Amino acid sequence: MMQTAPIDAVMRSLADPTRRSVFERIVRSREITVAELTLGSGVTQGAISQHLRALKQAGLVIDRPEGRNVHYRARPEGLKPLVDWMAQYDLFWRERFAGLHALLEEVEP
Amino acid sequence: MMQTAPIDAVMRSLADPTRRSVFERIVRSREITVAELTLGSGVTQGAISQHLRALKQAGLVIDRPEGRNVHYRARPEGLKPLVDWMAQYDLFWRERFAGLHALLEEVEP
DNA sequence: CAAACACGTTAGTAAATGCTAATGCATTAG
DNA sequence: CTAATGCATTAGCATTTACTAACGTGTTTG
Repeated sequence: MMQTAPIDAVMRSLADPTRRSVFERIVRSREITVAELTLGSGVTQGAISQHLRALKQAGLVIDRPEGRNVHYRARPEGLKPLVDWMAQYDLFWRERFAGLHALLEEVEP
Repeated sequence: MMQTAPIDAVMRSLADPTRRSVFERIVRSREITVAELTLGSGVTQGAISQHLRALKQAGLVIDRPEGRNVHYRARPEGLKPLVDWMAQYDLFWRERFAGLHALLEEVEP
């Protein structure tokens, strides 16, 4: 059943729509509290805390406790496993179709 | 619970280690049959077929029936939702840390 | 001090997921 | 034709998952 690699935690974390939405909101806000994240979401605060734990464990976010609030912010290096994974297959496709490579090029023409 | 977007199917498909391994083997082989995929995996042929259905539905692979065999090959455009998703956040991070952008640059110095 | 607040944690539940074993359906081999 | 092969599909099962409701802990307010 394969061992648990970093790419595993990242993929699994971002696979759930609700959790991915939480991550996206954290990225867009420079910093955001749990209460603020709960407001926009359709779920309870407890659920948000659980998603945050998963994201934190995957290395995608970090928290900064301040008084009785906890501010979360994104951790860009957290996406490195995903970038590396895609880059690995970029190699294969570049040789064959220049497919993914072309897609990556679109990011910055 | 958010509507089902293309990024959803892609992320969900690649989240499972076994299924991601199947996808990786399809990419590395230009074409590969279900029987060949079954051999390397630790699961039954039925399980492989189920994973292939998920990958196909996500647009990540296509099949080419030939006699009583079915050859699978990767579909590079299938990863576009993932590339787009990352590019979207590349924008934010480039402004703030130049983090993900730097990572993407590593792909082709 | 007590009450309110922000957040994490837990038990319990319904639903989704990945798997096996078995079956069915074409296609090829003998 | 009959047997065997390659693959998809299905039912059933065990596990995981995302959620709510409730509670616990630490911090601020009055």
